[in-house]
Amino acid sequence: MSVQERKQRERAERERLIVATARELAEKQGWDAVTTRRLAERIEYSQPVLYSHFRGKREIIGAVALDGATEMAEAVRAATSAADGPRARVSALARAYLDFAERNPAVYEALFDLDGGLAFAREDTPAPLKDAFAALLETLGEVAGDGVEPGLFTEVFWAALHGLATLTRAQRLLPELAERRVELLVDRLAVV
Amino acid sequence: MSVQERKQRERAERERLIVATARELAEKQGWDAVTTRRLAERIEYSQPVLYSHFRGKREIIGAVALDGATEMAEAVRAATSAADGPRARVSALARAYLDFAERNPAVYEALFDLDGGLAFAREDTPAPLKDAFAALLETLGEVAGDGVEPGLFTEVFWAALHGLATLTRAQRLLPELAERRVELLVDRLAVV
DNA sequence: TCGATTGTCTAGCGGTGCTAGGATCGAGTC
DNA sequence: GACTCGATCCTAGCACCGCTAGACAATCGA
Repeated sequence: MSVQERKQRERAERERLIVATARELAEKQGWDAVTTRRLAERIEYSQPVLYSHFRGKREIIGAVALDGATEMAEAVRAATSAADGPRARVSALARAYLDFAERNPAVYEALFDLDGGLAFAREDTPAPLKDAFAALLETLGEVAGDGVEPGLFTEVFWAALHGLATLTRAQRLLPELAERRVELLVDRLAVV
Repeated sequence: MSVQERKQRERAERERLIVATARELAEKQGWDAVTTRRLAERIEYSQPVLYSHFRGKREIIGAVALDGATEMAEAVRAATSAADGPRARVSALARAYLDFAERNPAVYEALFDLDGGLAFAREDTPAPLKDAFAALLETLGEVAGDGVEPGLFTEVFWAALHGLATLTRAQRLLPELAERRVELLVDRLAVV
């Protein structure tokens, strides 16, 4: 059985390589540059090998997105746990979220703009996505205000962050106002 | 000169036809279905004719986006002018915005998700885009609150709406909370 | 050692955005 | 009214895309 185990290990390793390479290529040259041919060349295998790991390009994007969701949840939790008081935590959350989106544009794109074939807000939502939302909920739930459901408040706050992230990336907002936008958002939305 | 004028008129008419057909096709079957071949077939001309009007597919998407911006500005102004008082106007604006995004998903996509080669938040921003932002500013400026610049407040409110619009379209939010999300957003952000 | 299974590759299909170059047509001139 | 010539449009084709069938080689179990 040892031989089979080794092969399985190698296969899993190659799958990680595919996802990591796709992500790297996307961050460096944009998702348009991530073609199955180029990806195959980078991992030094032929094109059809990709299809023995994933059903298609969509699924590869989805895999990058799931990795990203896990990382984003970690980043948010790390930032909020280092802050004192609800106000500081919300502020840290907002900055961590926007910072992640800005530092990993291709991953953020995979998560929200591209079709990675992922389910959301449903029963069959993948665990990393649920957990990323949970990470937001943990901090935002405590500043929802009286009579407002934590889930509802989190959706609205998250939508606002998402809007800022995407419009910023698309250069549709004035760069010099970035910091004040975050402050205004936190001040108005959060009840502390 | 009359012949030349007629030709110019016909050419402008054909250009409108291209944009209208692209939009219609995108709304019915999604932007993926809008290929230069299919578009050419629909307007009953050969493919290269498209390139005598636009530099490429990107520019066609951009043209659809500009049309959409004009319509959205109209929709927002119509909704706000029919409402009494600042609170009602902001609420009407939010609903009109989200309604437009939901009713014209392909146009909204062309405006904000796809690359239509348009400039934003800069000097060379096309007039319809500036005007659409101005339409938001007219109503939102009066509820920015003391010491908050209207432009800054409008950017934040707009980002929140944009986030709601895109996350809703991507089915990432709970549908049954839609109405309460808008109410919460307006209540918290606007100073009335 | 041999057959079967697994793994990988080459080659190719139908599609994409885009363009070069030739045919056609019609306006302006003699 | 015939002719020239420029504008207009189309056919054909390029390089690339995602994806897959089928040939081939390596490895496994008997």
